[in-house]
Amino acid sequence: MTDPAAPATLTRTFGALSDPTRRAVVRRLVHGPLTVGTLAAEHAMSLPAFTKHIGVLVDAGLVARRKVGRTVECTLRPAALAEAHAWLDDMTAFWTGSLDRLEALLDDTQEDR
Amino acid sequence: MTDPAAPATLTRTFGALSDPTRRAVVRRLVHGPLTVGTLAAEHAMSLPAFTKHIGVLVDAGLVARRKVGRTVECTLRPAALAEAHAWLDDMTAFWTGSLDRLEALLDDTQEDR
DNA sequence: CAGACGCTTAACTAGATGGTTAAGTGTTTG
DNA sequence: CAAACACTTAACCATCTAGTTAAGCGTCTG
Repeated sequence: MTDPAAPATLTRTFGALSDPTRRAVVRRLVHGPLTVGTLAAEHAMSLPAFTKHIGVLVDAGLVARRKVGRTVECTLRPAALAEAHAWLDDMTAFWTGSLDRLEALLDDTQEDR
Repeated sequence: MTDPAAPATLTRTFGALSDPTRRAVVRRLVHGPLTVGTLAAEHAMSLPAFTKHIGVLVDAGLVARRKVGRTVECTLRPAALAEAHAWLDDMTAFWTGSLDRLEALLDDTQEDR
């Protein structure tokens, strides 16, 4: 229900989060938008390498890029993050008590395909 | 606090979850332990390919393998799943209201490295 | 105890990922 | 308006990933 088109969304979201650099960017952007340059300054790699990481986050729908003058502002997009969170929520719900909701959800939800 | 040794744990957990086959296995195991053969029967790939997926889940600490006779029983291990869930919880906490806890956590937690 | 069963390991391949340097594009500033 | 700035794109390379088939290894069963 997050987005009408949710085919391989979780795959790309979890894939994007499976890298420490990208998780650091997400964590950093929780405080608010920052430019690519500002974010890049905190990571020991070339600009092009960092740009690619941002690209992965953008492709996964986790970050939005917006040109501001000659800088590029990155903003966190909560939707994709929330979707991944919801998936894990359903899995962990089993141990945290609300089993019924879990079962119901698992029985008629197919997830990908 | 999930596990004493948590270096690149999130990287491997999210990496393991970034594959539809592996997510399907996790979802399936929520109901309880199953053998490799039973799980594999639901996926259109060779046994060795599937065994490798199980291996990835085991390496990430998401699944435990246990030999039972000539079959192998797979059990879901909630700890790693809970850790990933907690990370996303902290990120999404920002939009769900409990900002203070988030800020406090982000300021002195370093995550990986 | 020979052979089927259940799974894993080995060896290989195609394509994705994560990094590099060099060159290109658009925006500001001296 | 030339030069510096802030990225991005292109081309390349090493390593990882996800699949394949073939062979191996322990466990049951006729």
